[in-house]
Parts: sequence; C-alpha cells; structure tokens
Amino acid sequence: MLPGSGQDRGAGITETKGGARAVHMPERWTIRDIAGEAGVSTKTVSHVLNGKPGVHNETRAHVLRIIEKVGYHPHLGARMLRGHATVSVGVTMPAPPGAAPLGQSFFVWLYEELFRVFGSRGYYLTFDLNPYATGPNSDYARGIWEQAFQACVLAGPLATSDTTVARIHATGTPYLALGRLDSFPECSCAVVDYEQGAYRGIQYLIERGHKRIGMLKAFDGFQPGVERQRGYVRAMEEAGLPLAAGLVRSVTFGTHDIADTVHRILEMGDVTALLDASGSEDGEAIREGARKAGRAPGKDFEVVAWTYEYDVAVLAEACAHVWLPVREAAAQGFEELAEWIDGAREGPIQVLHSPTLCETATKGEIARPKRLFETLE
Amino acid sequence: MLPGSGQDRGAGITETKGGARAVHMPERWTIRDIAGEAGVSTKTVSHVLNGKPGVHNETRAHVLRIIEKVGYHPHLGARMLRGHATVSVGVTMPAPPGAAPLGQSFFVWLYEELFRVFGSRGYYLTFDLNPYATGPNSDYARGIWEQAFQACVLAGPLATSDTTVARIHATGTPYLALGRLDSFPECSCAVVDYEQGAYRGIQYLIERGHKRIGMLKAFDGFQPGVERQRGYVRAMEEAGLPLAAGLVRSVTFGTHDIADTVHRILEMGDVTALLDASGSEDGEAIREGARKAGRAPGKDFEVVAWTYEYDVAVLAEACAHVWLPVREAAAQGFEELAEWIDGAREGPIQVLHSPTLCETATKGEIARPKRLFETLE
DNA sequence: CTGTTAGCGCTTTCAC
DNA sequence: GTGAAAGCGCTAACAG
Repeated sequence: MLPGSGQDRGAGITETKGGARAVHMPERWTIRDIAGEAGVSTKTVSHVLNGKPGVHNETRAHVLRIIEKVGYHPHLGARMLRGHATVSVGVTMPAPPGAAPLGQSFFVWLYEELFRVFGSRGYYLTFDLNPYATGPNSDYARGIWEQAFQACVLAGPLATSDTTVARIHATGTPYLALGRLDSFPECSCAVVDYEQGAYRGIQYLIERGHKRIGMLKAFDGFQPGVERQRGYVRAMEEAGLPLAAGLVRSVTFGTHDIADTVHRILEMGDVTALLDASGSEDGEAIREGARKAGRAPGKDFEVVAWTYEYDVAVLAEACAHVWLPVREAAAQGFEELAEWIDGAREGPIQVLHSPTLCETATKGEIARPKRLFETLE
Repeated sequence: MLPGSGQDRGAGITETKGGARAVHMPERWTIRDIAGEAGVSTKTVSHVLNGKPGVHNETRAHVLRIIEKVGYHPHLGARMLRGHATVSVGVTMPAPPGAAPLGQSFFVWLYEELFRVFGSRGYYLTFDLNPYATGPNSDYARGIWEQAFQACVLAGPLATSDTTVARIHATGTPYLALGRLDSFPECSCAVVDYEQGAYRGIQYLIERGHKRIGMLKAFDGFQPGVERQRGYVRAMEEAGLPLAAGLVRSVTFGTHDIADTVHRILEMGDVTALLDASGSEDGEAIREGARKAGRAPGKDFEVVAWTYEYDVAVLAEACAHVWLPVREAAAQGFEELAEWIDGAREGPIQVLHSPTLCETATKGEIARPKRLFETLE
C-alpha cells in the first residue's frame, strides 16, 4: 500500500498511457508519485521542477499538468538535504536590542528593502531573534551552523569582541554585516565610515576656532563606538589640541541619558562646542541638557549633529549636520549580496560609504518616528 | 577520504577508547562523525541532541563535550526530512499590500509580538512575501506546501473568494488567520467582529434619532468589508429604516479617497450622521471632506469613528468611537497557536473579540504613526 | 534523451 | 541500555 512503490507505479504508467486516470491518491505526493502518475522517471520530474534542459517539451508539459492537478510541491527539507541549497535568506541581530534599538521606521525600511531584493527573487526571509530570548552572549548565527540559510544578513553593529563573524566567514556562506570589525577586516560588510564622520565633525568645529570640544559617543563596546573615538582623537591630534578627560562621553539610548550627558559636558565650563554622535537624532534632548547647564545651542556653544537622513536637521540651531548614509550603504550591500548568492560575483562584500557634512539643512527638524534608533523609555 | 566513512569511524572508535584524540577533522561534522569521535552509536548522539532518555549520564556528558568542542550543529534540512518537524513559524500576507497596508507601528507590533511568543521558544520566524512579488493571485501558502513551516500565521484580511485557507486547514498544519471567512467557518482565526462593530455604531446613531446614515466601508472584496455591510444592513432593518443607495460607500487607503467619499456622501443632502468604518483612523480626512461639502462634524452631522486603540479619539468632534481590539485578539491567537504547536491543545483556534463603543475618549486625537493601516500617498 | 540508483544527515525501528 | 540498518524526498552520477 505504500504510495510510489514499484507495483503501484507500474499500474500508474499503464493507466496513464491508456486513459489517464489516477490510480492512487497519496496523502503527501512525492516526486516518485508524480513520476509514476506521469509515466516518467523521477529524474525527469526533477528536471522539470528545476527548469533544467534535457526533457521533451511535451513530456515537460505533461508532467507540469500533473503537478498542477495534484498540487504537488517539492519538500523543502529534502531539497536542503540533497541539494545543499536552501531558499531562505536569514536575518539576525548580532547586538542585543537594548544596545542598538532600531527605530520603527528603520526596521520597516530594512524589512521592505530586504523584500525588494530577496522576496522578489523568491527567497523566504528568515528572522532569527534567538538573541532576543537568550541574552547578550548567545549565538546569533545558529541558522548558518544548521545550514538553514542560503545567505545571511547581520543587522546591527558588531561588538568589538565578536568572534562569530569570522566563523561565519569561514563557512563560505554568503553574508553581509551592517557593521565592520577592526579585528576582522575581511568581514563582508556594508557600512558607513563612522571614524570619518567624527573626524569631519570635529575638524569642522576646530576650523571654526573651537579648542575644547565635547562629543556624545554611542555604542560603547561596539565597533561604531570605537570608530567615533578614533575620529575624535585623530582630528584633535592633527590640530595639536589636548585631549582632556571628560570631553568624550558614552551615552545609551535611554530617554534622559542624552540630556544628562550634555548637561555634564557643558558644566565643565570652557566647552564651546559639541559633536552629537549619539545616533539618537534627538535635538530636543540636546536643548534640554543645555538648558539644565544654563546654556543654549547656537548661542553659548556650537553643535554639529549626526543624522541618518540626507539634508534633514536634528537640531535647527546646529551650525552643521553630518549625514551618515546608513540606509544607502545597506541597500547597496543587499544588491551585492544577491549577486553573490547568484554566483554573479564573489565575496566578501566591502561597501564603505562616507559621511557628508552639510552646513545647511533644507528640510525641517527631524520628527520622532523617522529616526534610525529608538529612544528607550 | 569521505568523512564518516566506515573505516574512519572504526579508527575513531579505537583511538577514542584508547587515548581520546581526534583522528579526522571533517569539513562538516555529521552525527556519524560525532558518534565515531565519542565511540558511541549515532542513535545515542541523536538521543543526546534531542534530550531523550535512555542514555547514561556520563555518556551524555561525553557526547555533549565533543559536540561543544567541534561546534557541531545538526543539519536542519535532514531534520525536516526525517523528523517531519521544522523549527520555523511562517508568516504570510494573504492580501496584497495595497489592499491592507499595515502601518509601521502595527507591523512592528506584530513582529515583536510574534517574537515574544515564538522567538523565545526557539523558533525561527519565516516571512514569505511571495505575494509582494508576484501579484494578487499568487499562492501565499507555498511554505505550507513545501513543508517549511511548523505553523503559519496569515497576517491580513482574507479575500471573500479565498480558497487557500481551506487547503491549509486540510493539511493539519497549525495555522492562525488574522481574519475569518464566511465560506469557511472552521477557519482557525483570531479576529474582531466587524459586523458587530458596524451594527453597534449604526444602532447608536439610530438611537440618537438619525435616519439617513452614511458609512465609509473599507476592504472591498474582503471579509471585513462584507461584515461591515452586514452590520449596517442589520441595524437599519431592525429599526425599520430604508436602505438608500449611495449611503454606504467603499473607500480605499488612498490619501484623498476618504475625504472625497465623505464629501460625496454629505452632498446627498439629508444625511445627518456618518459611521467611519474606513479603518484609516484619519480624523483630518473626515474634516476635510465635510469642509468641501460645507459641513462640519459635531455641528452639522454626527460621526461615530472606528479606532483600533483603546480610549483614543480618531476625531475629537465624534460623538462616539468604536474600539476594535485587533491587537488584543491577535496576541491571544498567537498564544493559542503556540499551545497548538506544543500539542497542549488542538486546532482550530477561534478567537473572536467584540468591539466596544466608547462615548468619551480620554487620550488625545490619534497621531499619524500609531495607526493600524497606512494611508497610501 | 530517459531510467536506475546511490546517497545527503538525520531519526527510528529493529535486533542484540 | 546500545549498534546496525532502513528509509524520509530529493538530486545527480551513472548507465542505457
């Protein structure tokens, strides 16, 4: 009674060639059932399924008609096992959500972009938020080890201590990190040069005559935090300015942290300028911090603010904005990842976009739901 | 030279029992390599992997140590094939994005909720936005046919002509639709009773003395649209009021459609009340449509507006709001789906929440980014 | 051009 | 308790 057994198939062939009526009706159709029903070999069916040449056109049509009729779909697990190919692009978050709380609009943007590139090519998008469940040090790449992904996107900054990326790299699976790593420069990534962003911002303030310049620095323990620090130091040292303690301060995405830190930097007294590299795109928090210190941005001190959107102001009183084209870099990275999967190119991907300093912003102040990162309540 | 071949394994056993040193180092470790390394059978390793009883504690520890050491992970495809069990919960959109443009905040809410329930249990979340790519009539359930999903969430309203849900149902795979279907009442679903929502809203307006009542009706061709219509008709007929043509009008989520339709309904002259069942939660559009018709809500005519958030106003001038607890129903449905997967209960799921009519709203007017559906530009 | 067959890596009978 | 062996449904190498 097994579907697809030799006897059944024989009968199927005869019947089909004679008058074409199904002899058995399995619960779950397999490629052998289809072959039996069509009176051809499994190989032929397989070739039809995969659009490979070497099958007569009428045979192909006949097989397709039967596949259509019974609603047959090949078993994904079997395909994965045999063909070493899946149809799934994985998305994982290497950073715990608190460290890089992606904002709603960015998350949705990411999702839509991934679907534009991969969904249209027929891939599934498989999210592994295992990290969400199991804490900061969990293995965010289990989908790679389990060979569940055709390719993988690491959405979020990488911890400076990360060793997983190198192991992913070694498997040969196409992947793209939205962050790079000093300790692993071969990393396939699409990123913005944060060091350059900090460097340009500080340099600009130095050009305007400032000597004591503060910086709000996000992503402590993560690569982008290190890069911000390096950019600051490079600009100051090139200008021969001293690196005073307390000028560069780490901030998190907590609601009051930005304002408090601005307050504390400005309390230091002789600070005349500030680079907001907090990534929070929160002008109001800067104003609030300044207010607490009895100062006002654009009057008492000058601010350069970072933004992830072109020609948009985080803070209307800022003398300049540094635009970090994170979305643009990611979008290009996705395209290249798709090419890598298709075999049209090889890995690793290395997309590096540079920030742009804009002295004037034409669009209005940035609104809450558009930010790249979310402020945590 | 094949890893895991008979000879190699023999050698592995001897060596391990003697002095325990790895003899071969396969590219890709299989369960047989682990077994060989540990000097046990594959069955033992399998049992250890799946936490099954019948293995000595020290054997278990020994095997686990080796698994840890070499970083072994079982192949997901092989598991799917053999065990008929995947680790993936699928999410598909049965409606094309234009028909039910989920808003950012709702989409993110959905995502977070799914991860709260399924991510924490170790499932992957697999999105199939095949429909996005291939048009309105594509098969949104391929993940079910390909047996890629352990369970599946159908996120979005179902077309009245849908036949796919019944086929999904027949497979026995746990699933949950965020929409129901007249033509298939057995459907596993978590929904809000839209008919009741329309009925209560119209009834309320009738109680206030209105006789000519208009309604903005969304989701033409989808079940929730049919339900709105039915609720309207039932309330009117029960009150013995005539059903005049043009009072109930279909709207889409286009920017100007709501305002235009309000305008056209009010132009009919003797209309004294309106039920906004457009789902757009867009009070400003209603005001605008009224303005065009030379009328004003709350003055010339009364409005009952639908909202998907508790105690929040879509339109400050409305005499009442009908709260449709869509998020609440979905969240409960997810919990029950998880239980179904775990075998703690059987399907189908039938969560039906009722709307609530609120005459006063304590929170302010609903802001743009919080809406359930997006207005399309 | 088509049919037969040997596995992919795992789980799960069976014997021991 | 453990080990050998039979497949799950598919693909691809090998014959015809």
